[in-house]
Amino acid sequence: MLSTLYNTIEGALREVTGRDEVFLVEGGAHADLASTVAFGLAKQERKSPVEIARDLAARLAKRDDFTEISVEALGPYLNFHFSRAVIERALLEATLPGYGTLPRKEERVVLEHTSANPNGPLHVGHIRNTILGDTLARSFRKAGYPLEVQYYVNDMGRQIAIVVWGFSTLKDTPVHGEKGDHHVARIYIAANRALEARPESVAEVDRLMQQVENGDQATVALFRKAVTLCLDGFTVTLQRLGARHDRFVWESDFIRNGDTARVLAKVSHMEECHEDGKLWLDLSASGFEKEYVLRRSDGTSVYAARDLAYHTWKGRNFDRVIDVLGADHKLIGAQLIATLRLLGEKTPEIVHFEFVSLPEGSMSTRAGKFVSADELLDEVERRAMEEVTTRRPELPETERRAIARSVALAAIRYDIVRISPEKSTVFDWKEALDFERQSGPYIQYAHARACSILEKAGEFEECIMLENEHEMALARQIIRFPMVIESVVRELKPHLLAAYARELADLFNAFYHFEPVLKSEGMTRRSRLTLVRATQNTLAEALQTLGIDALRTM
RNA sequence: GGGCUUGUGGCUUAGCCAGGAUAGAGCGCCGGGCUUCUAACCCGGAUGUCGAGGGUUCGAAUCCCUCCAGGCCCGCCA
Repeated sequence: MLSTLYNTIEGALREVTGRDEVFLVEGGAHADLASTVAFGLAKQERKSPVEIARDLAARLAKRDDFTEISVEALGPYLNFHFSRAVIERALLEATLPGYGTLPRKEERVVLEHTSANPNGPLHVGHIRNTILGDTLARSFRKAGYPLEVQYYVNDMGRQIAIVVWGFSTLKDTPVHGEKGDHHVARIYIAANRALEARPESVAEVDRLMQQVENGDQATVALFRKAVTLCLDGFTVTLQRLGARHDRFVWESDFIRNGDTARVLAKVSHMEECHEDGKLWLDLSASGFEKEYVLRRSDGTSVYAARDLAYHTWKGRNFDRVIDVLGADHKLIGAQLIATLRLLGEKTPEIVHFEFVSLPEGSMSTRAGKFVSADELLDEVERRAMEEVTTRRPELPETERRAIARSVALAAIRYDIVRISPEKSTVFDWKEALDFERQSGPYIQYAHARACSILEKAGEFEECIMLENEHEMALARQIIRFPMVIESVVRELKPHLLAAYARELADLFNAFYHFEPVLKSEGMTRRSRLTLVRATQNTLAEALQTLGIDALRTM
């Protein structure tokens, strides 16, 4: 609805100015939309931008399609305001379940995220991937796209070979109640230590890798067992994080089904291809000086080759391919894209996120230096439980526990998704345990307050009559929601949604403080209740898209 | 050494791609607000050479160049 108005204004500006680019942007405090096109025209027409803006405003105001839009020139700026009727109509839509869901699209999207190597538990770095990916996934579904979420299981890497070697050669005393992924990490760390002490054993690891690529039954079974043990642990963590994958795609499948061999055969006919024992591509024409090696001289494939097969498959089965990957994959990702382009295959859109480090330095699974997602969840839940118990001692323990779990997840997810991915961060317990402003629980709290009002109000007849600036500001924010969803999937920026939800909570809190709802009367009361319902519904939809529970009480 | 990327009040951060109206927030700090719809809240105040320098432009946090600092990458690992 609002995007229609945007198009109307943009079209009108283009007609009136004869320019393609009319600089139409959000007007902030000044207007609903604003344009700075007068500056550009000033030079061309040799008149002052103020004069031009005044002229344009006068011409635009006369148009038939501007019945619901008012336009004014403020200095050199053109400011557009939507009529109250437009805002009020949009607001009524916002009270309906599913608000913000965009029309169904045909384009099939595949989104890969997390895809951590199964050699130890997910840590606070991996879950940045999970949370960015899952929020994007929820946004795509909200935006009407048929979507499949995939986890790419690196089940034949050197790391896994080391785990398998560790399990078969080291003494393993089981720890009671230990999750599979933590067990695997313990073995992986010990195996690395053992290999450092006995470098001659490295050959045994190499042999395992060759055997698995050749399809040796016993070795394949050992790899599968180790990977499954770790993956089962991941599944539990991912579920706690509220993230769901539709499909786990195993890397080794692309060896077994012949896809890797096929793609290598195709690659070998490329003019960029060189074979001198190893098989590699010269991508210097695409700006990469390093050799892009796809097959070792012993005949085994490398990760890049299997990745090429995986992405070829994705490109042929989906219309849009999106990967969420760590910044360490930037180079290999760019090489992958360059190669797919040369092969004439569809290329993925890659969202890279920068690393999360610890105050004492970067994380390392191999060295055992990491904060696992499980410990983070446990600790934040423990703190949340303390908080809930202080605030709501009267609630039964099971209910407090459930609220604490939701609050903890909200704190963790929001803390991560609010930061744009290109920023490298340092993990900080104090921030992770903060439930105050600019946090997930803060937004949940605004929602719970709205629910509380609505519950006390009982039945009422909806109507909208916006009377003051608090109401208007809140209403304007509510009706932006569908456009925010659209921006998130267009720009692949989930933090836009995080910022939106927080601003909505801010505006609701101000409204809540200054404008009594239940104590007002008549039309004012009904209108404010309608506004509360629209806010509650929009917050609930936004929170759900962020993967955060919209608690009715807390 | 080369490539990519980040640098915004004491701390964390939005805005940068598509230059424009007083650079938005939060934490912390100072002051105020709970017999009133959940104070995980609200209101007011102090704090900014937007890393440094140059350039383009009527106009630069935003575009270009140089430099400085942090992160990541540069393997027949994944």
